[in-house]
Formats: sequence, structure tokens, C-alpha cells
Amino acid sequence: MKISTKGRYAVRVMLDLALNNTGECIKVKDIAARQDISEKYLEQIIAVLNKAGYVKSVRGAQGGYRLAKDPGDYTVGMILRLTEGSMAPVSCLDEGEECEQCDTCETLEVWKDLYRAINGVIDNVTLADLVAKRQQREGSLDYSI
Amino acid sequence: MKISTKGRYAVRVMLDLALNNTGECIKVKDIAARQDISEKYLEQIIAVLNKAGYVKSVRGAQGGYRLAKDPGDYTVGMILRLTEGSMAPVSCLDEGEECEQCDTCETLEVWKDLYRAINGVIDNVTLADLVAKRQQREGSLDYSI
DNA sequence: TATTTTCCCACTAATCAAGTAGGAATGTTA
DNA sequence: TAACATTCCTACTTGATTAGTGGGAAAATA
Repeated sequence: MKISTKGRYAVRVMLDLALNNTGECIKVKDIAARQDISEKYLEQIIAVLNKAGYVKSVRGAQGGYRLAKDPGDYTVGMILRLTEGSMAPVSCLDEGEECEQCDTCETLEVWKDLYRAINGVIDNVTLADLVAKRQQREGSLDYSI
Repeated sequence: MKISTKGRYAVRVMLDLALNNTGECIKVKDIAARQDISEKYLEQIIAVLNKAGYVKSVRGAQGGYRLAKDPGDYTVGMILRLTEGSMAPVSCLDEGEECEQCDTCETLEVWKDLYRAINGVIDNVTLADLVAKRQQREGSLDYSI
């Protein structure tokens, strides 16, 4: 029951863009270097974010990417669902995947509870929250110097 | 982020044993038929449960399996961890798998919250709870007849 | 002894994860 | 305009994992 690199990297990319959210374009190369992820692989992941309109791209020299909206408008859940697909722990909970024994399946209740718990976490953290945490951490670091 | 059939089936097997917890032996063949799972595949799954001491086996004719302890002693989490392995959503949270950037990784906090939420659900449901739900359902069914 | 059952091990086919690779399209800059 | 930087697009690869199948030995019972 692991989140794949695709989803994890996507969140890190979005967070990277949020942290560098100056209006300027950020190159894949720079993100890849900062996040220590293969450029080519990142390209593919960011392509998904781009098609979904989560980021805006500018082609050509001095091009790159930036967030389409405010960091506060993106939850971790949105990003994961986009890149990972459904976050349901069993496919019975996915649209059009319901199994026949649903009515008499006690375990399904457990999976539903689990699903709710998962959503409760990932839908309640935005990129802005993560940015704030980073800044807090940096602030406390400065103090200690 | 799906739970595999192995984990799901294991829970269903244990619940099946709990529902038929009369002290008598239950054959793999019967569980397989009731749960609509391949006998051979079930064998492998139940072997894991057996090695871990979750079930007791009796070989030979009229043999089979039964729960080693009370249904209330088994949480869904125990069964899933045994058959699925760690339920941590990212491997950074697993023992001995910590990555180097943990200190500066804001996303790790999200994964930790997620992990807690997952454990909070699966460690708080026992087989006895599921049995009770089934009996409630059957009770209300009887009423409606 | 024949039958029933668990136990054990090897194999497989399909799918997915995690990239790699190459080059076209587009825009900037010298 | 030529060189360069960057996104964009598609195909390929390698290894692991999932979800089983299959055959038969070992143990117990009838």
C-alpha cells in the first residue's frame, strides 16, 4: 500500500514551485537538481500536472513552469489523485468497480473507514501549509545562529 | 495505493474462520468456496497466517484450520501487516529505509499524518467487531422477513 | 490401503514502477 | 539568421510485483 514515486515526486515538484512562486519561470532542470530526481522522469510527471492545468508552461529559452493558481488552492489530495489515480484502498470503492458481494461484505466497511481517514488527511493539507512549515523551520534556524 | 488481494483475502479468511469459530476445523476448500477464491491461492495465504500462529492447522482427513485465539484478539491491522508488509504509505517511514532528506522534507509530515490515520483505522477494528456487524445485519434481516 | 487434507516448492503470465532515450517543436538571444 | 535553451512527445527497457497455477509429498483418518 505504497504511494509511488510518481505521486510523491509530483507533490515535491508542486511544493518546489510553491516555494519559488515569484511569478518567474522555473526550469525542470532546476527542480530536478534541487529535488534530486531524474530530469527526464520529472518531465513526464510535470507533463501530467501541465495537462491538468495545475501548472503553466512557457516554452523556449528562459521558459519553464509556474503554478497556475495560489499554493493555497492545491491540496496534496488533488495532486495525488491526479498522478496516482484513485486513493481508495480497494478498487471496490472506485466508481464502476463495485463488486457483487458489497451488500454482505463486512470488510468493505473497514475499507470505507480507511478511505475516509486517508482523504481526511490528504485533502486537508495545501501547498501553502507546507510552505508555511518550511518558513517556520527556516525562521527557527535563523534564530539559532 | 491499493491493498493487494493477498491482504484483502487474508482478512476475509480470518473473518470466515471467526464466523465459523465453533472449535471445529474448517477446510480450505470450504473457505475457498464461500469466499470465491482459488483454493490453491488461498492455501498460500493461509500458510502465512499459519506460520505466524494466527491459525492452528490439523492435517489429514477431517482436518482444517481454526483461529488460534479469540476473534477479539485479531485486529485488521495485524492481519494486513502480516500479509501485506508495512502499511506505511512511503518507505521513508519504514524501519531502516529512512532517506537522507528527512530533516528538510515537509512532505514527510504529511506521510506521517497519513500513516497515523491509517493505523488509527485498521488497529481499531477486530474480527469480533466484524462478526458483530454481520450478526446485527442478520438480525435486522430476520426482522424484516 | 484408499482417501482426505495440509504442506511445500516451482513456475508463469500479465501488469506496473521507475526510469532511459531520442528527437521534434518552440521560443530567446547573440 | 544561426545557435541555443527549453518544453513536448513518443517509444522503449528493465526489474519487480501481483495473482495466480500445478504437481506432488507428508500426515492423518476411515
